[in-house]
Amino acid sequence: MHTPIRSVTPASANVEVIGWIHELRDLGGLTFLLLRDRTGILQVTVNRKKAPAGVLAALAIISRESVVRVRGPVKAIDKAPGGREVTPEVLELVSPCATPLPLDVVEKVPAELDTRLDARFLDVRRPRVTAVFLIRSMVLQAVSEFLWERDFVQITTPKLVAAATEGGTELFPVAYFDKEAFLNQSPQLYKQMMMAAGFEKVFEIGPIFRAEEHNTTKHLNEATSIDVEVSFADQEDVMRLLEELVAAVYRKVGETCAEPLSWLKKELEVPATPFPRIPYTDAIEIAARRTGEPLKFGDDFGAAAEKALGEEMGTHYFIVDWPTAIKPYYAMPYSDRPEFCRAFDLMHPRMELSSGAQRVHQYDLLAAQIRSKGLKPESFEFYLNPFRFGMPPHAGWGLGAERLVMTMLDLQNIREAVLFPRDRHRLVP
RNA sequence: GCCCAGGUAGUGUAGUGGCCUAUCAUGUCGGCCUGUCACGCCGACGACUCGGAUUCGAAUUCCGACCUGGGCGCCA
Repeated sequence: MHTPIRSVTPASANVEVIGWIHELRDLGGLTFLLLRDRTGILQVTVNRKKAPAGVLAALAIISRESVVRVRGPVKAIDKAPGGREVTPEVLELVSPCATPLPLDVVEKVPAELDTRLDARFLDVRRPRVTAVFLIRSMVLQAVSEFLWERDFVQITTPKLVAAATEGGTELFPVAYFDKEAFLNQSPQLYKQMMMAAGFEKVFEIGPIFRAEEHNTTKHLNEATSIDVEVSFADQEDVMRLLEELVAAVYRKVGETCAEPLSWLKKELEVPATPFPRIPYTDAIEIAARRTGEPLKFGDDFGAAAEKALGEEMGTHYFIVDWPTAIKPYYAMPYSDRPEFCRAFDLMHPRMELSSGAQRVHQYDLLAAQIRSKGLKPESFEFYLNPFRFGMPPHAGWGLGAERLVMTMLDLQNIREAVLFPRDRHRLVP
């Protein structure tokens, strides 16, 4: 059984390690071989005069990024990386690596994102890229744990759906036997239906699809959405849940991902809660003042406005009390001022992370709001019908997993937070 | 979709009409080297996105196509 490289210490006696040849430094009588697995890098030192013939034979044929197996005693050596090195008694080429490499795994020369994505499997071998995905994995684990601890039920909802019902974005049409179908833009309608099913607290982590032809560093055509819906809750309840979740995820990553964070040279700061709440009307004023743009009530925030607000706030913050007119039909208007609704966006200084709301749970009001958006209630009766049979008041949000990781790690392009991003021009690999 | 900037060895780059038989680094291959850690040294290999045009001469100028990056819009 082989030992993860992280666990090889100067106190280890005899170890077997398997990994990729990260670097080879042949000094003549002495060869240093850096072996890498996903947990770290280990120096293997071959002394030409003392090494067994089998080791020398293997050394002659191995090249960078080949997979090799090494067995031998561990020595504490101050001069070696990590203070330890292995002197191999066995060195075996397990799987050879072709040359030339499509990109430089040791990052002596950089590679452009496009080159990296074309050879993603190799790109991800680089510790700084491995780190992003180890952390992403922990983010999703931390989200699940946080929600499970609070009695949430994890659900999975269809990604193939019958109609473009939610509005606001373009959908991908797909052939579904003899019917027209679409890839779902979000689990919104289904998670609301689960409120009628009596689950009270549900969450889903899953893919969402948007057919927008955007070309930016923060949009994807396939993204991962963390969706939550809670019965007997209002928008304030789920905002508290959301800010606590974000802080908990940062805390968990900070506690458990010290090594990947160090590869990224990233010091995580847990954002202070509660996050500031800023009403939409104030946000418009601030953005208008700081950008000089003539923003008015009913406008959405463009890139410049979003940036200006981020600079003003300097931390995570909520924009609350949005105009009903620019939020989806399922957002609950305030009864005493129906031009505003109980919707919020969670913002990071760089971009929007999440949007949510208390939902409309009254059938008649929901049907009316659907009509007022120019949609036909008849065309998605499957969603509306549950509202006639004891739908509890509820609230929820959707949080972009890639954006959460991207802002946490200061990634410049959202594609860095996805193994195989789907964007306007990329469908392969 | 709009605007801007680009496309040169496997990778990342230099180059602005002849001095390009194209720079540098990294890499690969060969040689030397017993403590490297971006090892060092010597030698070799390897590229101008495609199609037209201008010109005595084009990597370099012009037109078109394709591709990429960034910004904006749309969107979350």
